[in-house]
Amino acid sequence: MDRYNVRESEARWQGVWEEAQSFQAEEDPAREKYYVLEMFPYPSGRIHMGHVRNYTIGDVIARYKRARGFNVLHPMGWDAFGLPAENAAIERKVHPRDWTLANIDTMRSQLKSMGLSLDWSREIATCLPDYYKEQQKLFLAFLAQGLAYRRRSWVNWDPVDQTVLANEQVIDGCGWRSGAPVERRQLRQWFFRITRYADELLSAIDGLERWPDKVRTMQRNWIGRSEGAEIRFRFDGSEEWVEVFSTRPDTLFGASFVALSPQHALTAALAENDPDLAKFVEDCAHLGTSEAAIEQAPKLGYDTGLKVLHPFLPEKRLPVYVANFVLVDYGSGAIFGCPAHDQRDMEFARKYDLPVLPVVAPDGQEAEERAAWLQNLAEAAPHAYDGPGRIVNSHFLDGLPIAEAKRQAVERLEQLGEAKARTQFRLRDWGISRQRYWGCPIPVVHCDTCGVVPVPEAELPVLLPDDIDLSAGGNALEHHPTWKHVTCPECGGAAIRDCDTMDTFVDSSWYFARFCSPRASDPVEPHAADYWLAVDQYIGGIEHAVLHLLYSRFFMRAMQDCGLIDLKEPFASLFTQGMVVHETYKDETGAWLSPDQVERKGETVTTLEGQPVTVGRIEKMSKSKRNVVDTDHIIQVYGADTARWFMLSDSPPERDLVWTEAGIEGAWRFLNRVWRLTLHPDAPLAEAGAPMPAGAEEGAAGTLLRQIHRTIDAITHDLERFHFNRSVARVHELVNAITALKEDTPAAAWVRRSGVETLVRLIAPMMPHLGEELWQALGGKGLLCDQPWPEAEASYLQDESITLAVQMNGKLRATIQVPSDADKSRTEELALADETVQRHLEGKAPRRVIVVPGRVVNIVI
RNA sequence: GCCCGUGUGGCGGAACUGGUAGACGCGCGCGACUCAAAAUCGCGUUCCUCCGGGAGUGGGGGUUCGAUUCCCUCCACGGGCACCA
Repeated sequence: MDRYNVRESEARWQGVWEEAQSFQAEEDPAREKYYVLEMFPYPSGRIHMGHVRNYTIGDVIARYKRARGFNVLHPMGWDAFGLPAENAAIERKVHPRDWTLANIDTMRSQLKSMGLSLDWSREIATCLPDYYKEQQKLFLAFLAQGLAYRRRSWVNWDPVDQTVLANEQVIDGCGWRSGAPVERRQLRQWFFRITRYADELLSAIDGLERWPDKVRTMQRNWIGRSEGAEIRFRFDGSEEWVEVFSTRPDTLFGASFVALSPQHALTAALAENDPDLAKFVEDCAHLGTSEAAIEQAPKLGYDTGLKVLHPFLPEKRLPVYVANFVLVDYGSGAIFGCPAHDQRDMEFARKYDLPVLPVVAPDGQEAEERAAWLQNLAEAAPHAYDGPGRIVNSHFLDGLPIAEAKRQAVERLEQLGEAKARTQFRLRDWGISRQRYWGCPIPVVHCDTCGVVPVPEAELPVLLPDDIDLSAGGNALEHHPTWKHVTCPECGGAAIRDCDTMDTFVDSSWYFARFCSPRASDPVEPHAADYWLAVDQYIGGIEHAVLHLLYSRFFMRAMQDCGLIDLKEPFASLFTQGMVVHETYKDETGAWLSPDQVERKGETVTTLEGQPVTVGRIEKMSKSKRNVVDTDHIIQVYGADTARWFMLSDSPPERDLVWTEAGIEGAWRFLNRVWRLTLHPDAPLAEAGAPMPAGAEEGAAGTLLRQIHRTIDAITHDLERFHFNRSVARVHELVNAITALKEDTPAAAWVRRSGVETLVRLIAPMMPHLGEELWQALGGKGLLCDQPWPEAEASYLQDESITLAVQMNGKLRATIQVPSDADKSRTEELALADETVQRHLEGKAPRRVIVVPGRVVNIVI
């Protein structure tokens, strides 16, 4: 018997789709649109299994929605700027652009071999001037709106690589590439004013109903809104003061010190005349910023000798420290310390022997008990109390619950002119300057006379120079002999280009909008954006839960305020898929082995030479653990449809998927089974288009006919909810049922044909090549990818009789057949008539009978 | 420490708003076909059982006629955040 020739068939249908331009999207206001997008890849070199999973999921949705009649936009592009290209350039002595474009070529052909229903005519790459030119326009628009600005700020500085690092690039306090301890430095940097939208970005999360709760929670935490007050502490004998932010103004009477950040402006001023303080600040700058470093770092302080007045207690003086645990860029960079009710302040106070003054006590204590509790907290307890309770030792606040005390304390301070209520966010403005070559140039020049001058739009794009020496380290654009020297667009004098490039997260913050009009001579064309946006379904990894997804939400708002787009939320629905993971293997020496170096026979795993192998944990596929399965190899051997089918089977898409050889083999066997069932069935199929013969609705044929329609109904339901693994199970069931009907009657042949035709249409989004192959063989008209989704006929969705469970005291005792339209009393009658039920009743009457029609009967005895 | 998930056979997982737990697949076992193997097909496969049944969805408790599903509590694993005042 001949077999399905996967490679020949898949290549052929990919050619047919391309020839017919089947997936090119056209704006058509008469049709309802559907924009499906998977997070575009970084062109690292080759497609990996994570991509295969991501794009398979997206393609199922795209093809399904197409069949449902939507005008689908499903584009693809490349997130093509970034550090790896520079690293590769240094290691291999190639140009970052050449390396990147070669990778794109490789990966494009890999994606094409997957048979994805992509509109390749809209392909974009962020590293090409026609993309970054538009991004430079966006930057200038933001600049004009005050959404981009430059300021000195504290940054993570890698002293070896001589560049700023993003927080994500700092691992355990060290640069991720150089391994050198990161320093805190002040640099002049470009920022995007994301904090302008902090409140709006936070409150709009409530409206993102089709986003995973997890992502919504993470964004809420990241934005981190807290309400409190900015309070003035005046210096003793001076007109000066220091501003302090607190969310606990109710504990003001428990204050025993004020602490400034080592990077606070006042600290710097004091340090000028105090070498010891300067030394202390210097030491703090070298402390790690990693999680571990922070956890272990002791609280350190430096007593400035200065005193401030307590805002409520004129006679009280508080010492002013500089403390290493006070962050410069949160609140006002200074705090008041209330050791009794804040753990950090407690540690600090115990160390420097400062008073601990309890001002909150939990409810429900006896007087004596409370006195002892307060004394212990003041004198001995190592832990601060931050639980609920009532205010004590606090004059006019005494006896109030915390929330009320906060309100009254702020109110009183406001009357005194010593504070104002304030909402503080954790979210910071987005620093986008990178001292890197392979990124989008920032289109401004710096002129001694005119200051920062935007490059006129007519002169865009500011192109990256081709001739670049990356080997020197540091900022290559800075070191380029001529590139940065320009004349000022305003005064014509000598000026210097900004030599930083933009964070690559800028590139990915608006690419989905660019896909709507990828060749337009403006960033976006309003009619195209209005029609296609928002993205109806966005699909990608959870790792972008905050950064990329938050930046994109910011970008749409910023672009809207610049009059460039009419949209706030870019992604109406978000799906975050799990990773592809694989077993790990080690040989006797402890060296990692790749999957193709081991052989599995049942439970025993050996090397190909029969040497013992230790099977390790199942982990994310990574080069270092060598547990990577090559996508090209899989597609070569089994075909894209097999890989796609396996990706959709078993694991729900939001969970991790364990790649196994047995799993892909199983998918391969199933693919062939479907092919055989259609082209070489054991029992005959009716002719195409034959009318339904008598008897097709009765007996075994009728049962299959009803199952066919129930399957359509179930799979439709499942695909709408991303339950691909259940769809796969339903397809298996349908195939099993069609195979099982072996009767050689016209009725059976007709229903079998109906079953096979339906099967082919149902698998079309998941195994599109096999689908086309079988559709053609069955004599289907046109291309399967253009066929409408099958409709279940309501009249076939129900059997005449159903199997009902009969419980006695909640335990299953019997199942009975009842007509599907049986009412309660008829059902009860049938249940009580059952033999097993009668035996258990032992002649007695039931105490109660609960009948849930269509579900269950429970007899209580 | 705070927040959020997850926990079901040997394995991946299914079970709609509380209603037959284990669909479907993998693996395994037995059988058919074959000189043989592969491929394919059929049957079986939660555990215990005196074959009547009994137990069972991480542990314990609760609500209910009925709980994988709801509530409380504990345990384990995973993820996010974390000197954010």
